[in-house]
Amino acid sequence: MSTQTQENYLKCIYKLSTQNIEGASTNAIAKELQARAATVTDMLKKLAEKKLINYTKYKSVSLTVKGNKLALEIIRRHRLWEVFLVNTLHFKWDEVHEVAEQLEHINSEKLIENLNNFLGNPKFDPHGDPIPDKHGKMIDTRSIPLSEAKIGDKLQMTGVLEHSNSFLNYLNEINLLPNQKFTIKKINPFDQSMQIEILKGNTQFISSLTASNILVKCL
Amino acid sequence: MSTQTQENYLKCIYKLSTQNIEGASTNAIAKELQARAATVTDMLKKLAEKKLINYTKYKSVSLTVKGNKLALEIIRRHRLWEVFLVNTLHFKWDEVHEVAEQLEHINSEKLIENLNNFLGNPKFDPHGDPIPDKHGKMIDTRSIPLSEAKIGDKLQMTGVLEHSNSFLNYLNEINLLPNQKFTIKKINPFDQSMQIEILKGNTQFISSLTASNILVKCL
DNA sequence: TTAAAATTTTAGACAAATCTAAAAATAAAT
DNA sequence: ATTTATTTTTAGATTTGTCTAAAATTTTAA
Repeated sequence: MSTQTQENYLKCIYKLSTQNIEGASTNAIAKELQARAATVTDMLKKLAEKKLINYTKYKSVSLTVKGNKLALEIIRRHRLWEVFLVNTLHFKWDEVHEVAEQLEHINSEKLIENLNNFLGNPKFDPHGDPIPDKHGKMIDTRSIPLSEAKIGDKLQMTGVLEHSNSFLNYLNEINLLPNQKFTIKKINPFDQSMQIEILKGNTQFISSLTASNILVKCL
Repeated sequence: MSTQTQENYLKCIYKLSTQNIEGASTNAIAKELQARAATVTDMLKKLAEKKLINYTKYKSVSLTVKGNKLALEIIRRHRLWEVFLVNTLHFKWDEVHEVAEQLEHINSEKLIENLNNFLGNPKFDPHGDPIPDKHGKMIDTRSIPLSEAKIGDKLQMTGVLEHSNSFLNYLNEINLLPNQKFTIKKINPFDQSMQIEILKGNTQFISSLTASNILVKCL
């Protein structure tokens, strides 16, 4: 068995490993989890002892098969609970993260399987992130950041890269949510800001920073 | 803020205080939580420091107003989650306890209020125990153990005193569940065992130990 | 009412997760 | 290719929750 803290480390290493090809460094983990590097080193030794990560002194770490499976299980729980909170309990999508961070550590296979059935076996969470199935498999979304799309592209929003409250809230306000379809009307060549048309005649101004944190797929 | 462990101690002290008038003794708490008396003493000091219990060396402890409020909050969460597990996720009533023990520590007022609304503001959990409202108030059930009822009494089951899996499962098997109405046909004067009639012609034999763990109200 | 039994507390230890400060190893730069 | 900077690890402490063994207190009973 693993503690909540250890589960959070695994989730963190999983996340960093998908971003950088070179596994996760001690410092990167420390920054992400807001802990000291020394603390991370201590924990890495414990996780290595449990065969959950591959660890060599002074090198970046990676998840073992066992660790990867556990990380995906936590992510599955987290995303299913987010669906529950938004669909069933009517939370707004920017209110679910902290609660889901707690709920993801509840340990009961039956709970998660029954919750999954109740929710109708959903494939994506409210932020557009894919939900791993019970074997750890999930849909490959092949999304690109909006900032990489071109003028005239017909797009559909699939998710976000930035999960902060303020960002999600901002998207709420401008009505740009996952699954929303829109077209790029203009891109300002000076600062890469863009104008998008969500519905006929409803255009919206998007800064390049915002665009780089919105995921879309081409239609 | 209180830790999960501390919340479990409060719940335990609450439970023991409703059973014995004289508060909860160190040994009784130790037995209930399966810990050593020395461990309990250590924890009692910490809870007293937080003004959650009234503690004097070598005396039984009781909850302060603040501690009582917190205990009722945990009990509210626990029982609401039990309703959710049985009504929404189709758990059997003897499968919910361990999971609810974990869920009760999730800390989010919005979560509990929205869950309560979703469930339709239920007044009793699946075992017949009353659910405190957000101010800690709950319905007074005025139940008595079946063992204190008399021949000929028309009764309705309201709950149980013993929550072990094996006991709940046994009740399942003999089809004696909360809200079930029945009549006492016979009481054996030698061992206090009884025969009850659930439906016309459907009589059931109940040992005095079982009877003392079933709560009923007279109709 | 004093001796025996039971209960409760203290003292000292340990594992988990964290920290600071200092040392060691690696990476970067002149 | 050394020196400097950065990263990582070690060493030593702290807090929380737990334990055992022994001491202190209270309760029970002869």
